[in-house]
Amino acid sequence: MPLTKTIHRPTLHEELVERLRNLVVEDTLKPGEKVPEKDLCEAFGVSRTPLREALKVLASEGLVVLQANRGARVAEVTREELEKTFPIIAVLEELAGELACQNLSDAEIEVIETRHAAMVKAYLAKDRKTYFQANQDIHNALIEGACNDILETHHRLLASRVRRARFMANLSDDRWAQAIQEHEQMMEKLRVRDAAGLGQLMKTHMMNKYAAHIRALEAVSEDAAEG
Amino acid sequence: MPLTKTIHRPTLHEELVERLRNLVVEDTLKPGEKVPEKDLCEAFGVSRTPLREALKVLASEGLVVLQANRGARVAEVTREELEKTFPIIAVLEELAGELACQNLSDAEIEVIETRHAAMVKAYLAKDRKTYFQANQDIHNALIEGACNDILETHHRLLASRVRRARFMANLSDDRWAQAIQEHEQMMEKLRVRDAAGLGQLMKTHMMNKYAAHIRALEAVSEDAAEG
DNA sequence: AACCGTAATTATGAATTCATTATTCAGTCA
DNA sequence: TGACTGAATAATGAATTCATAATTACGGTT
Repeated sequence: MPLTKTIHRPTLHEELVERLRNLVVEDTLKPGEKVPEKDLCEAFGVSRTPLREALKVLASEGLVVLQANRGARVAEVTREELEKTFPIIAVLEELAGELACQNLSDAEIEVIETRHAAMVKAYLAKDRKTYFQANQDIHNALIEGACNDILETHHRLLASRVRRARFMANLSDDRWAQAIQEHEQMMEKLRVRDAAGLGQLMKTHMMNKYAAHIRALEAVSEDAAEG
Repeated sequence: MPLTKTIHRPTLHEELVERLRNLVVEDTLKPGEKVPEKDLCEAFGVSRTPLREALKVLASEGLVVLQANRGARVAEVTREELEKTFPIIAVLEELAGELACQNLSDAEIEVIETRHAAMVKAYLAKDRKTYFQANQDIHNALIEGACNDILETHHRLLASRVRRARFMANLSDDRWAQAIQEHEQMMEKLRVRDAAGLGQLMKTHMMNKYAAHIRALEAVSEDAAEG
């Protein structure tokens, strides 16, 4: 058994992929915005070569769009894209739920149980920030619990594209209550390690989240039409 | 409706991503092999810059592995990776089947029907090459029929990593017969547009393919142990 | 003033160059 | 003989340079 993890010295382009990805996902670089190589090079203190390498990777992940001779733009998050992405995330979560049921240790389930309690508490206190964090932690734990790094990678790629729509912000009270209830059911399945059951719930949980988002979007566009 | 598709002038690095990907998937560049920048640059007649950009993209797709200051190697196809990848492909195909049932036109189903007939004919004639091609065409048609380019992209990424194991070569007679039967059932579901049914079948079809592959692998390793 | 065409400027794609890190290999010593 | 050292070589990571395409700015025309 190795005493030390093999040290990993990140290259510039790796570092830049990470940083730029964050800028896009955190919405610092807004959808549709141009990604000016020159400015970013100055900001990061690197030359264009590694930055451009990073942009190519981000483009292959779908976070930016490259146009020949016209540089890079931050990819837009279209409704069409959400429509296409959510069902995929849903089936990946379904699979993750099934695998997590099989792979998680009792101790790990206990940890999730704790987080779940924290999330419910945050819900009752209407503390959105804490709720979101706990929610995220639980989902991450389940995905990681699947012990499938490839699944994790693809889930992350899709989730990061969707997260940019940041609809978490307009979570209705109804949907919030429903989400909590769904999480309760998920925990029940997890406790008895009902793999298929948990998978099914996670899938519908994701699709319900999607449906709620669409409703919110439509409410917004109606408001716009009225106003 | 646009009369012309927006013309797409490929940049060098895009072209190279494509070419290199083919070299890896087609097994011209063997797993574990070093990817010598210099030689490839000469072979393609380009400088290192676009080639290196392409390698970064391929690395993010998981086809090559980059080691800082030590260049790129073609990623190995481990059994563990197959174990992790097949279930993901399976659920993606399940989803694709469901969507395809909803989206394919009658005419498009008719085309698949024709290909299916060609595939059966090739099976009866034990013509593996034609069979593989027809099989591939059918699966592609169903994936494309889902009308979900993101699903398509992720499916392609995963499939290209798996295809390198090229287990199609050691298709047993039993498995071949079973596969044909499964395809028959899939066509039945498709004809009546039973979305859930087709999805389910495509999922199990993929997992059966995986199981057969594992059996083949184990037979090989047993032979090795005996010999 | 609005429109068009052309020149100047800028930004981009790709090649080249430079610095640093691995690798190879000859030579030394146990 | 064989393991170790260190110089020579080769390969890589990143900066720079160069050529070209896109954008902007300007001037003339109506």
